[in-house]
This record gives sequence, C-alpha cells and structure tokens, in this order.
Amino acid sequence: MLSRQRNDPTFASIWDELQWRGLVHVSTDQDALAAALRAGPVTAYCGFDPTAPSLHLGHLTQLLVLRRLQLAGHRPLGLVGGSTGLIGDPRPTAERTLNSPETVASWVALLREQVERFLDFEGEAAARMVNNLDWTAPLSAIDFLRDIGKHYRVGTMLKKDAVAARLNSEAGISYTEFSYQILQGYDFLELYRQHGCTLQTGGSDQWGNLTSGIDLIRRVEGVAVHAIGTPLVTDSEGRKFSKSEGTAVWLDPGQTSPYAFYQFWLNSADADVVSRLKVFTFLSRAEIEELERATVERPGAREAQRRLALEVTATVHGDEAAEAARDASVALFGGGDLAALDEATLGSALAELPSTEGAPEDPVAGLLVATGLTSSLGESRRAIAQGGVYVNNERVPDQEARLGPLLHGRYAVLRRGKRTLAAVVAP
RNA sequence: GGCGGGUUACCCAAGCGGCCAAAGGGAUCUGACUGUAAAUCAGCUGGCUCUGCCUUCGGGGGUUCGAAUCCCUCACCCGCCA
Repeated sequence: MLSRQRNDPTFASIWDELQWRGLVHVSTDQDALAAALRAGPVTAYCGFDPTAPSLHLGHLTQLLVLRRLQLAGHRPLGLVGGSTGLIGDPRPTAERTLNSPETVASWVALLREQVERFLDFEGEAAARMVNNLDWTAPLSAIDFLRDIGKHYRVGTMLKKDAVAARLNSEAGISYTEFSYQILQGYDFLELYRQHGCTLQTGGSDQWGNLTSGIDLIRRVEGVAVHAIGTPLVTDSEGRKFSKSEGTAVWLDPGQTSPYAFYQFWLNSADADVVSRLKVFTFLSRAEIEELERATVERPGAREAQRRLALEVTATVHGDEAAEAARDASVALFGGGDLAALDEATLGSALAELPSTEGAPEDPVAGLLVATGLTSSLGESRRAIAQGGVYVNNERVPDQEARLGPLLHGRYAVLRRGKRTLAAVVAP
C-alpha cells in the first residue's frame, strides 16, 4: 500500500495540499510554518495514547497526515504513549479510570504495530517510533517539578478547554489528569532535543496539549516550533465518530472486520463524502473533483462512496481485503435473489461476515444472538416483531420462526435491518 | 480536618416507603419513504424457561409485610470554610 501512495504533484507544496484537504483546522503562524516546510526536511511527530487495544478512525487522520508529510520528504516520528497512557488525557466530561501498567504496556505494543504499518521506515525520510515512557520513567518527581513544572503557570493550565470544562462540571478533575498537559509538553521538548523535532500534529481537541509543548520549548530552548491541529472527524451533523461516541470503527480487523469497515465508508452521507475523500484517501484533487461532480449529478449511483470505501479499506487492510469486502458487498446487496448466486461467490461473500453454525430447524432468534446481530433473545424477538429480521432476504414472520432451507444446502444469510448481515453455515 | 450537597439504565435527568424495570430528553436500533444516503414521520430499547419470574437505582449492612426511596457504614465526586 505504501508504495502506491503519493501526494498530488499539482500542489505547489505539502502545506497547500494539507490546506486543500481541510486538514489544517488550527495551526501556529501559517507563514512561518509554510516556510519551514519549504525550507527542507522537518521532523514531525504525533502521539497515540493506549486507551484501547486498537487505534480507531480518529487516529487514522493523524496517521495519514504524518504519511503525507513523509511523502513530501519530511521525517515522521510515531509516538506511543507508554507514560501518558498511564496518566490519561482529561476528557471534558469525566475522570478516566486508570488502567493497570500491564494493560497499558500491552496496548502500547499493539498500537505501535498499527502505527508502523502506515509509515515507511526506509530511505531519506525514514520514520522512527518512540515511546515517551523511555524519557518519562527515569524522571524523578523532584526533577519533574523543578525542571519542567517551573515553566508552567497554573493560570495558563487552567484555561485549557478540557481542564476548564472539568472545573466547571460536577466531575472535577484530579491532579493526575491536570498534569497531563505537562507530560505531553515535555514529550515535544524531548523530541526536539533528541530528534530535532519541530512540528507536532494532533486533533484540534488536542490544541491545548500541542501548545503546551510549543510554549515549553520556547521558554527552555528559545526556539519557535510548530503545530497543526486537524479537524475532528465528524459526520455532517457534527457528530464525532470515535469510540467515545459509541460508534467506534477500529483499525484492528479483529475488532472491525474489513467488510464492516468497507460498509462504514460506503454508507457515508452525500454531504460528507467529499470531505472524507480529501482527508482519508490519496486521490488527487482532479479525481476528487470528478467524484464530487458525480455525486451532484448522479447521487443515487454513489460513485464517490464506493471509491472512498475501496480506497480507505485498501489503505488500512490492504488491496486484497478491500477487494474481497467490495465483492462481498456487491454480491450481498446485488438486488435480490441470493439463491441465484453460485456457491463459490456466495461462500466467499459470507466469509466476510460474522457467522455461526446452524441447521434449518434452529430458531432464528437464537441464531441472531449467536452471530452477534442481537445481544439477547429478547432483543431478537423484538427485532423480529418489528419486522426487522430477514433470512435469505425473506422477512421473518414470527418470533418462533426457524431458519428453514439453506442455500446450496449449506448457507443462510441473516439480516437485521437494511444492511447488517451475518452468515449461518451448516456444520 | 469541619459543614453542607451528591452518586439512578448508553449519556443527561426525574423519582424520595407500595401504583418503579423506574417519567422526560438525547443517542442507538427497527419500520415507512429512498439511493445500503440525508431529512421527515412512527415505534422499540434490563434479562429469562415471559399472563410469571430474576437482576438493576455507587459498595456493604440494617429497619419494614414491602426500599431507588428511611437508618448505619464504606468509597468516590461537588461546594463552602480551614
């Protein structure tokens, strides 16, 4: 995948391209930053905290920004938050529950592998991976307070969005989380010292943490460094899709299958699809503008959504998985008669879906639970009663219904609602 | 450390001895319309061996025929004072 990615050569600079793609929501002084990027290779970093065993879509934006910078000749540093993950970035709503050091360490390892897949570790602009535990763990509490804490003004720290929100809420905030911004600021300082890093990227909700490092480096080293805050990935309603909103789309294929991942993008609203193409694909401006026209002229054809789904799935899961997800989608949503599909096509399509073993006499309600389409028998019955369950595209008539005849003697396709599918396979 | 307030389902939030599996709103999910879209309208949303039973209102213990509701205790959060 990496070898096929490229920036659009029609842009005068990477800065122009990032701007066009809508990836710069906030930044430090634009002229200075653009000039720095023009002047030669810049070392840029982005941090990923282990709050779960996988990265999700919010992180993908950052990974691709680093990759775009790398393609323009700059050097990316992928940071995993071995120490910051032990502390927890304050959320605006409530205090986090601390995870055990063992858990954090295991998640760090998983995240590191995921980040590594998006960057090139060879050549002039080779990427590097770092872990902030390496420089934070040896630091004593006294060193921390004297050497770093002295540069921070509490008044400034209190003004950071997340901190201010928490202070104004009933939840309050612990000293632990309050200190987070100092740790992240110190990361930037260390990376500046160790690797000459002068640019940090992050989501715009991280702006307070980004400026924390910028201010620290100015005070300690007298140097002006930069930051880019990318827009948060939302749908056209402004809803954030990240794990905190409960609709997580994970990069780990074990948690979100390539098929489910493909389907997520395919279901993008017209109003969102162009901005998503810009942020999440390496398609050129000309290609994206063509897809934008297609969306306006033939919205029902959903050409942009199809291309988006294929491109992003390929970027994350590889060409083969992306094509399999596309082929399965075409077969299963092809417009009707599943029985008309030949066995090989059906079998490979169903292989993309969550599945369970079952026989014709098994009750549908139980199979729904077994495939994960519902989480309890009660929910299954409710779904059936609402007319929201289908077997092989036939609506299931009553709650006691059994599976019935299998396609090719082996398969059945369970559907919940319009588009959530699962497979039943004879043992 | 003292005093006061608080901890309810995915989130916000009402309830303050029985009519409470717990109002209302948000969100999810389903149906209709569609393009596997959006908007709109309607409905569902603890579990089960389902005319009943079980678990749930921060944890534990108690009072009572009966507790989310009263008492004790522990934990955590907020505010004021120190």
